[in-house]
Amino acid sequence: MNKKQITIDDIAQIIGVSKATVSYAFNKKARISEEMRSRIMDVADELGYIPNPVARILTTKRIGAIGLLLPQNIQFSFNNPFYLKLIQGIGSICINQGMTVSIISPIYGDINNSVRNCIVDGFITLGLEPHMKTYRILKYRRIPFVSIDVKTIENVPSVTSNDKKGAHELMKYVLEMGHKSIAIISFILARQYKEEHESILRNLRMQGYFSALKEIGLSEKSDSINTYQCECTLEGGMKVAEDIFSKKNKPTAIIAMSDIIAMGVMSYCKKNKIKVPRDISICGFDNVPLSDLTHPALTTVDQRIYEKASTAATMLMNLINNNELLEYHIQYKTILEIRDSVRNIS
Amino acid sequence: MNKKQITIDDIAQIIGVSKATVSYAFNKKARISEEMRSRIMDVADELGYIPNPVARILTTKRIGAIGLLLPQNIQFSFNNPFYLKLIQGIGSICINQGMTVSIISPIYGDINNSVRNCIVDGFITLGLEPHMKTYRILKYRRIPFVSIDVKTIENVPSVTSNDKKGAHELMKYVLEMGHKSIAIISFILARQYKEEHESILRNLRMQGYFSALKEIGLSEKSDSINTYQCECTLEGGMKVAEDIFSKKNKPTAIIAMSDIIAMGVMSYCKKNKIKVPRDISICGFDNVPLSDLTHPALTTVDQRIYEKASTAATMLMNLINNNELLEYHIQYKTILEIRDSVRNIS
DNA sequence: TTGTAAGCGTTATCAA
DNA sequence: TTGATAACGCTTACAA
Repeated sequence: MNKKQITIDDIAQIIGVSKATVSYAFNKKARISEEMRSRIMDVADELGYIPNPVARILTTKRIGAIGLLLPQNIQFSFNNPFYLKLIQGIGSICINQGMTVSIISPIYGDINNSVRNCIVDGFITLGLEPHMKTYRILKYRRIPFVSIDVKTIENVPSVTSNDKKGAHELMKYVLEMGHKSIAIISFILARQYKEEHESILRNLRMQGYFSALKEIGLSEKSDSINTYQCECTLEGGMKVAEDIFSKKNKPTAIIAMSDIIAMGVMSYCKKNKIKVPRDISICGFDNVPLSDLTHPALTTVDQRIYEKASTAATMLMNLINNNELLEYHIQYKTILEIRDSVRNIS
Repeated sequence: MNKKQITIDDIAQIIGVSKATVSYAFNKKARISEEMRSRIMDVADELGYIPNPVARILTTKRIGAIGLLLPQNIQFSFNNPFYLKLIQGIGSICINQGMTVSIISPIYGDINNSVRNCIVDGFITLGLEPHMKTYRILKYRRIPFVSIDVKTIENVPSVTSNDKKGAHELMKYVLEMGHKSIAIISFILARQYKEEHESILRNLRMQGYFSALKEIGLSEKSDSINTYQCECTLEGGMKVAEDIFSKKNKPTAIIAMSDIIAMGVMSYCKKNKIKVPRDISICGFDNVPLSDLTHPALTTVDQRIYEKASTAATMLMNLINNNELLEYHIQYKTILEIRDSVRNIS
């Protein structure tokens, strides 16, 4: 590497034309005679010349990449197969739009620098909330972004799920299966943003769980209902499971706010010969890839990850191309995905 | 969007200083008086000024991103939890180096344009082989890259696994468990590169399987040994399973060249009430995340995905920073991961 | 401590 | 069909 870079000037000089001509040879093929074009291309090929993409972007303003803004660092986030589906959804649109995707994550523990410096035409944000500093920086960048999971009052397009209803339906189902003693596991918030804040997503799901409890006269304060928290990873789920099973009053059902946590709990059960759903019922949220391969298959709430992501990507592409958006806020329905991990004990 | 961009000139003009001063305020804090600095920052903050990263890069030459060059498009690749671990490994290094990661995948069905235009300091390539056109373009970009899974004779640093040995050991184990009638499933090659070519990786694993067969006097041509191919996805595995089980002479063991395929086969078995490993033994390759959560837990070959990725990222960072590389070719050992999906029938 | 001005490598505009 | 040349917005010697 670091042989000196070959520039458009080199090519122009060698052939004895202006660099404009070389530039046109690479771009608008029309203007140039076929003979000139092939002469230029031959020389370029021989010298291994590729137009410097940074310089090109400086004038064209078109980059060809969109940024996926993660709420946590890569190492943490990519524990969760959630992101497989999400990125697939984004990718399905990008591939036909000449776009690649960049993963924008905190560096040196700070996301703001990443957002300031990354080279993208637009962002898809995940769980980013308006009061965060990152949000303001995003605005300053004056490039479009679409929010997943957070609908704001402002004019930021968003794609969300009906999390509250999804959580409500799941809890209702668990209650109907006769469970009265329940552990709810919510996830710990992203700390990467160096700000304390409430998570809208978490709150919505909690509200859903609670409203279903209320319907049958229970509440989160009932003795038989206990809430736990853990990191949103497999290991987080395993750890919190240990905690739950060490208590005297064991629940009959565990509701995890995320599949990966539920899978962690199941993994703990497997290791400790706790039979699911015979000894304990477990369910999750998200319907991440492979969540149906657990044994037993995990009952969960499908939140249309792929569709949300591809819709967000489509909206973003429209913004980047200065098209009108037909809708600014799209909400997907959640779907209760009943599989085999909850037992009827009524 | 598309309010006119605020530039360094605007800030300079408003305060009545040169743009150099503004630039220094944002970068080398030393030179500037604290008072001036805060004045500049205040104005910048008020106007929402962020230095244009593209312009900045044009002079600094430092981007802050590395590209992960996928062999297939995103939608296809991200079926495989393999990439979760891989990207985690890369991310673990990037986070401490001020780097984000870009996923470089084919757009409009062509990877070469992506490689030509993406804004990265270096690449990590996956299964990219020297005879591919993409390889040449990569060279032309004159930025460093590190190859995962393909060791070349040339001076491209590489991180590989001992795939041949890993495959050999796995097959040996399966044979020792008494299996003589075996289906081997290999994966179909990436077509995104628009070139037909042999896959070094696939060949190595095949050679490993075959050499173990040979040791007990069998070969790929034996009647009891059948090879299949499918796409390297869960669905691919499900489909090929249907094929395998529709044959008259069913194998007692299925060896998939990739965990995700094996998981697909298991999924098919589950749906069709075929008990693993009672009715059929199954094993995979890779040891991808969640491959131990299947029922029964999948026997496979661990190929140190995370370590390979982080090692490749470390090497790449050294190249980007013009440091000497201590080693140019690193090969990781594979580890036979015996779990519960292969039954002893001897 | 601050200003001047020369790059950086393209593309785009206007002439020719 | 081609050429000059001005952007593009920043960083960084070198001067002051």
